[in-house]
Amino acid sequence: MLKTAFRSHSCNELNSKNDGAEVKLVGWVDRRRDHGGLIFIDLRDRYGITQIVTDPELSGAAHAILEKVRPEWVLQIVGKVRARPTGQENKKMATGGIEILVNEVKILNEAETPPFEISEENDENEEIRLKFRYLDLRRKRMQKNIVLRHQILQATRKYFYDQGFVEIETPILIKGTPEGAREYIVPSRVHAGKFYVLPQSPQQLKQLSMVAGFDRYMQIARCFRDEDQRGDRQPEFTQMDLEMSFVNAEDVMTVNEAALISITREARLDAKIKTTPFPRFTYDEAMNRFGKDAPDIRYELEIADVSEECKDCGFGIFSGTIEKGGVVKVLKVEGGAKFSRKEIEALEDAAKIYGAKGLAWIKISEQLEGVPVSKLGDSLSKKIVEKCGGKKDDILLFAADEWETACTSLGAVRIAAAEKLELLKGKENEFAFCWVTDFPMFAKDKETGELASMHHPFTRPKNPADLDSDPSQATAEAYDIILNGYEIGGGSVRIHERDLQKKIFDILKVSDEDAERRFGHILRAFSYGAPPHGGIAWGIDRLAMLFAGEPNIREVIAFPKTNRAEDLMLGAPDLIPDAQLKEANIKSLEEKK
RNA sequence: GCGGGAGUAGCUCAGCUGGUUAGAGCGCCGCCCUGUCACGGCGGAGGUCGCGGGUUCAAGUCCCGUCUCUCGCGCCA
Repeated sequence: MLKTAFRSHSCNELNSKNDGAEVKLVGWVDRRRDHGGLIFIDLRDRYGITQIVTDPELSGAAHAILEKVRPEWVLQIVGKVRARPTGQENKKMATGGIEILVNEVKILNEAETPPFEISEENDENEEIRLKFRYLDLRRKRMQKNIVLRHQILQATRKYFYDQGFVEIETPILIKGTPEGAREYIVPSRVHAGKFYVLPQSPQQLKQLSMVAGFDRYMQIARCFRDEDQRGDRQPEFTQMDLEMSFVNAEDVMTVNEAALISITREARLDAKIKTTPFPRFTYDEAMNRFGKDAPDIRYELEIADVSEECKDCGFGIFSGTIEKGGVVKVLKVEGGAKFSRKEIEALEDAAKIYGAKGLAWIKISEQLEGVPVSKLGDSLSKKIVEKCGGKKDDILLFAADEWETACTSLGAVRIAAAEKLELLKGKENEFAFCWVTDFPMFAKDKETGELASMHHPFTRPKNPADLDSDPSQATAEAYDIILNGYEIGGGSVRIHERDLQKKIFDILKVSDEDAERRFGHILRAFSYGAPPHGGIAWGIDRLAMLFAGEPNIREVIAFPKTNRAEDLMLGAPDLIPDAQLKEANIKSLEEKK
């Protein structure tokens, strides 16, 4: 398969069975060891490394050329496979039993000294890796990651194709939908002053594909969001986007769970999937127990609620918070009594990032220690310890605040404590999936107090009657799929009835006119016999990151952007010539002045 | 928009409470070396200490501003 005019074999396939064979190899110089008399070259291609050797007496011309070559030069060599002398085999290499005695060398290209070593990773600054990404990608780690990503894509497509899903390519130049993520915009040349936007997700188009009767759609889709970056967020990213007709939430989850199990096993042969079927938590449960709507359940650490116990306690911080409608939550950390003051402060800092004002604690040693003990009194302290199942050597960490803040800050403490205690050590191949369901339909805007869709405005309420009583309490027929503490996907059953959709718009204070302008296409479509439908989308980048065991998604994206959404290799974004701006009906900076 | 970390040789870093000529490892260049595989030995080149300003007799080191990378918060229907 690999045989071309340039080569007979890859750099990873020759072994002692090929002893004596005449071969032609191509590759990059990975390392060169010049012994004066002998020169060894590690020739590298995508597949592996083969040692090349010259003997000046047997091939003087080739030897003279190899004296000149340097790392990253591209060579073609012709030579004979021979077993290495006894005792000189390299067991760490697939090809370590043999070497190629060179007859002929052709330099296919020379190379400048690269800005960093390819054969060795020194944890370079990201800036230089990104600027020379094509060199960074030559490295083993990156080659492995990119191929792994390819395998995930292939396994995903194959799985869904086999289940009768149709891949439909939806357009990239589409219409904007204000609300939600900020969109990248593209000026129209033909329509002066008008803009396309790039899809944040093919959401509406896949729903329209259901109206079109395709029944089972999937697409590996590129999506764009003009928002600030994170380690797990890039301005453009890849989704496995899926939609099905005539299904309920259970149907969508069933298909996806089976798919994820299958793909996990293909992507990671050593994968241990922690629990099947995947555990399910409601949003409230996930927040209350783990302090996060994307809980990492590879370790136990759980949060308890002691608001009831602390209602009329003598500790003002606790009772006062409860009076104001807040809660008192407590995280028990087994073996945490040994934490030093400094270590507890580090946990407190984690809590403060999420708005906690502080972190009270009770250590369980021979006696109970900590500020709350004296304030709460002996019997109440003991009662709380008992409620959390606290034993000797544990620590209880308290957050008293409004519900969400108390949950999320202890959620952060939970993660920090797990790291401190190295609870994930030895679990590198463990994959803990879970579903989180029953999200609220709406979230209150912190400033205006108005309701906004938590997921998106096409999400179906579990019980439509709730919309008439108290919409803020309505629960969505939505589900997120979580892996090792990351949201790797989310979806919902959609609204397919015009009237119900209108009701949602009313709650969101979207006027008829507005709805028509922004969503007219989809409302119209729904009036022509839209089937009940629902779907999901997975973040392929995050999935690949987790399967690769990488700390951020840039490591599994061939050409990623920086935190400031720049491509340092290409130099994008960039200025464009005024003439081009004019054509796009955009004023240049000069004109604007 | 906000908070944390980082920026010194091509790369990774050290450089203390400000003090003479800014160091190390790797890489690079030259010479030597026939069994290495992170080869080895000897020698050498290489610096706008991110950038701008300030304090000082004196700044890599202190102060102010700014840029870049990164982690996180806000944001991400």
